[in-house]
Amino acid sequence: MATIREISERTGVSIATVSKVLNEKHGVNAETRQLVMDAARELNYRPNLNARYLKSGRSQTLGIITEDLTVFNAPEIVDGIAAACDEAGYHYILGNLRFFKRYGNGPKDLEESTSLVHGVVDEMLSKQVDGIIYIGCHSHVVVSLSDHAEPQFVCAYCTSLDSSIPSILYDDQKAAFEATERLIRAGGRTIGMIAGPTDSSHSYNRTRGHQEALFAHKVPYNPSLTLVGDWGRDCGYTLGEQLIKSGATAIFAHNDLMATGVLDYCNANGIEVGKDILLIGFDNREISTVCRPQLSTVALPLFEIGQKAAHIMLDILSGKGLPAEHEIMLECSIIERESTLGTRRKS
Amino acid sequence: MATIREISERTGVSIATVSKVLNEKHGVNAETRQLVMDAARELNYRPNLNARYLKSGRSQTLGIITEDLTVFNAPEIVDGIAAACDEAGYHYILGNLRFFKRYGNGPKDLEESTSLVHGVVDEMLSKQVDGIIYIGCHSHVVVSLSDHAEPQFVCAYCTSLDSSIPSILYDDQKAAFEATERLIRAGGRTIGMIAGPTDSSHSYNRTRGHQEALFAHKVPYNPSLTLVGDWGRDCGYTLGEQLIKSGATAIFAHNDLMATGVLDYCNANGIEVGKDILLIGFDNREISTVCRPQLSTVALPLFEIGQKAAHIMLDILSGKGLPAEHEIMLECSIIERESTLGTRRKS
DNA sequence: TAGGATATGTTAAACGTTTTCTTTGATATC
DNA sequence: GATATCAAAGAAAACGTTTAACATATCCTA
Repeated sequence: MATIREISERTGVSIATVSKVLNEKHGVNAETRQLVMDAARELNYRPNLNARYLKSGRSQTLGIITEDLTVFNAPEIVDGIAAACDEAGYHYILGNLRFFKRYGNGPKDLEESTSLVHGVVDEMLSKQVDGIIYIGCHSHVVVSLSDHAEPQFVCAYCTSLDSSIPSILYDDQKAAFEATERLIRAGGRTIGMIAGPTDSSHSYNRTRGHQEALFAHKVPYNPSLTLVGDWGRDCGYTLGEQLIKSGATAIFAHNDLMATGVLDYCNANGIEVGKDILLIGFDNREISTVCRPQLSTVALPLFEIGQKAAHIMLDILSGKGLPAEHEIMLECSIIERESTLGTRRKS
Repeated sequence: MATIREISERTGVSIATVSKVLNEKHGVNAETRQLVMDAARELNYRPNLNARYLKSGRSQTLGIITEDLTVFNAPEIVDGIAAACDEAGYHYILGNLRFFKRYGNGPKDLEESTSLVHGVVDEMLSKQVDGIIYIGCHSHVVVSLSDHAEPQFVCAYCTSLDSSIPSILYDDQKAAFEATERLIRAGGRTIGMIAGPTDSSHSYNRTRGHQEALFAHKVPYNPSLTLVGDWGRDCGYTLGEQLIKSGATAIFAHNDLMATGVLDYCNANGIEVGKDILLIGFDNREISTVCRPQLSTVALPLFEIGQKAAHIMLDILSGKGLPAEHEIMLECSIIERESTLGTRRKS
């Protein structure tokens, strides 16, 4: 592979000058520049980035750590980061922890998963990355990072617990507010909710948003219409049945899977979703477009989270400092499909 | 960040010896080794990989190019490659072309997409990768690679057209054979097929496998029961209707989407899928577990394709040469769900 | 006890860049 | 014509490794 020295020899221009041309620095006249560029093209020159990074100590590279690339939300976030990097002329390298295949649902053994993360972080530091973006939801794994190292960290999709590490999240509460509002506007009067497990911050915030919306629209809040599920489809079926039998005419489920369970119940019992009952899910997974009737839901700004995380990181690296807020919330969008058709009230 | 020199200074051992210890080479006695290792730990030493790669000219790194990371099959393949690399102590870097967001369905402009690929390849070569694995389905983009560069290429999920580039694929024909056989065994007598577009090699091979299975089981082949679709759900609906009205009692669809379309038609018309009609799809996408009744389908060995591609690459790099076959076929597996329950004949 | 082997260490030259400092030569100024 | 100014180009020292080639000490063999 051609080197800068070969260009120098062929053109008779010194190495230093060649370097200047290649880095588009000024202080070299047009003829010399052209001479060098022609030679570079002829020799099919490609800079040796390892040499460059070594010398300059920086790599213009962001590290991206995913807990598991095969989980539904990860690729889109990575894509967002990649897009931002491409645009900014930055590089990125990916480290995939492969949590899911290793541990099933989530890392059980804190020590093991921490050392896994440290391994990847070490490798990235060895490659002189300028910063690392962590994508995941097991924030306890991240905590241990802060004492670990010099580089800048940013969390995407999870909160960092450490206030010096910015995190980019989506706004559960607002999304839940809007989802519930949508049900109300579509004519829902008695509104039930199937929440996720109580220990989830997502459930907590979505529940708050839901309640706020009821309050804002003066819909009476009836605690017995809030049931707690386990994110699974089956519980959607049984809890949906329970809610409907309690008189609910609209249901907000904390994810698409549980919402699909409700759908199953309705389809099996001749209840027409979108008319007899209004239903909205959360996540905008493929299921929601594929079930019948199609499910209205909340779309997560995954790409945008990645993009924003990268932008924040690049800002920090360029010396603009940390963002004002430690947690940055991005807005979700409501995707309206058949399951919330209803009888629209004038907004 | 601590360097090898600092370790050398602190321990009084020469730089060369420190390097030997760190690289686990022999020719250094146990005491010295321990001394160095202790110092390395105390100083929190991390090798500078850029320096190492620069000096040694190799990077123990594989480049992975994806046409689009957000497309359903890519993450799983990448995961397979990553797993194989982890195991072999290799690193990987990812280059995501982002075709989908850039071009919608596929690259229209050959020139532009080619230059996109070249850009990523150049970057990887600049980082001294030992080989590049290309994941995608637009093989025409790959063709132009062979004349481009020195590094080793391997194609995953697509055929390479160039016989010096091994490609790892799954066996469409065999999978289609087995899918059809499954329909026959489940009691299907009049078997229809909804194929993909005629210009797709997938469609071609699946059609051949289908016909072979009919022949092997002495089921008469009726050309009017083979219809050509466009991969979309809607055509599944209309073509499914047509097949059923022509007397088909079992249908093999070339993908899950079209199969779901058939399902829609049946559900809308009181035809019980799995009993009145047998149905099998292809791809094992999330849809197939989520529709009702659940769809039997063909699962692609995506993880295995990635893994195999990496293994082949590592073999080549370690001097074991190219695999005997230019195209390596991995087997799909049939996933049996509700839509092919039928009345099982003795096998 | 000389003459190897063998084990352990060290010296120093690379790898391909970037970058500081210096040199060169031309032009302008007095 | 001597000197200051300035743009352009070059020389050389790094960056942190690896690795050949070499040096030394230890031990064995005859």
